[in-house]
Amino acid sequence: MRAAMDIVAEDGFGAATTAAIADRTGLAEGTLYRHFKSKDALLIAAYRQLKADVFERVSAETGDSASVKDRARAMWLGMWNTYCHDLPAFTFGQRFGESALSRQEGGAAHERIMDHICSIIEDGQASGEIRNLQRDVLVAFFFPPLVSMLKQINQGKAWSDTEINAAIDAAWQAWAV
Amino acid sequence: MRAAMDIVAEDGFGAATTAAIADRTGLAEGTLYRHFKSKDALLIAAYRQLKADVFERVSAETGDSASVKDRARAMWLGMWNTYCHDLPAFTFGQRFGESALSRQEGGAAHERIMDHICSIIEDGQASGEIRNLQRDVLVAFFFPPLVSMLKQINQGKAWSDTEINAAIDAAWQAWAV
DNA sequence: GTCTATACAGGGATAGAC
DNA sequence: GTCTATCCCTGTATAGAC
Repeated sequence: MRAAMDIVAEDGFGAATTAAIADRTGLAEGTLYRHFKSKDALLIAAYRQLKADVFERVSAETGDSASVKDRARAMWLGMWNTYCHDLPAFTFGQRFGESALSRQEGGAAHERIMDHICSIIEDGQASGEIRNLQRDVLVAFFFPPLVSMLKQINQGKAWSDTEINAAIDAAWQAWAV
Repeated sequence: MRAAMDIVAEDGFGAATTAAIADRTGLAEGTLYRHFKSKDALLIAAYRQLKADVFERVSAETGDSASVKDRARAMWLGMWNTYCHDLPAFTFGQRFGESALSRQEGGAAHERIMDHICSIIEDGQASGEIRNLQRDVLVAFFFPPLVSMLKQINQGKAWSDTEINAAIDAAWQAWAV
């Protein structure tokens, strides 16, 4: 799964052939089929594990006790740091999302992360800190900018702490009443 | 090119085989190679034309005379409407961006659109209406949320005018001093 | 410009020995 | 659990006639 993620991140889905994956693991091609029913199954498993790992890390770092604003910030940084430390996994996730396998996967893997941000939004709306807009609109100003900034790291961009904090602040401005 | 875009939008890059493309055009497979050097060339040409078309429409609708805020709004709506009327083209663009061909294309096709938003941002910063952040941070709160909302249309989501206006407003809040 | 036929390579998957 | 060998299919691209 790791090998597949790295190959997809480096050279796209087209490059993730069974030969290439087996090659990178050091195993023979046929051996892959002892562990996964098919190549698609392998890729889907990799995606699901990735999402589960991210959820673990993010939910661990987002304590329930803090203020809504702090929880939002913690979640932003949690995702940021997680993916920064594993950019291939991030890129794999992006590409998987635009692949035909995504439909097959169904989207369940991402849902828990979505629920997490939604619970923060709900609390913020209840306390009157966050605007009473439809959740999907608000979420659109949280993940997508974050993802966009992560993508740019792959293209050589280096973000300063100032810029990261500015982004978190801008996201909050988009949410705030 | 239209056939290729539609196929990619419907079933992903993997489905865009020369056979499938030829089939949809009504032409024979071999005939494609009279018009394009290779399948990759065809897809890249489709992408470039798509971006050029979007740039035409968006820059036409974004008059220079209006206020910065209105120009930003016009650009947002310009992209929104353009892609709403051609969702397959939108989806194709997204998938192309995550494909290996994207690196080959180089990104020049998207650059003009990028310049356009940057000139709006510059003017807003000069007039003191927009925060003095690095442009990439600000852009991350313009296109990505828009794109994210468009993607959801493909999943059956219907946005009301109220929500669209709220999104434009939220984007402006992220930008505003 | 378009078609048919075809060459050629590469990819997914299985069989069966070790 | 792993490897080797192999099958079969599909996908890209070309040749050459019309």
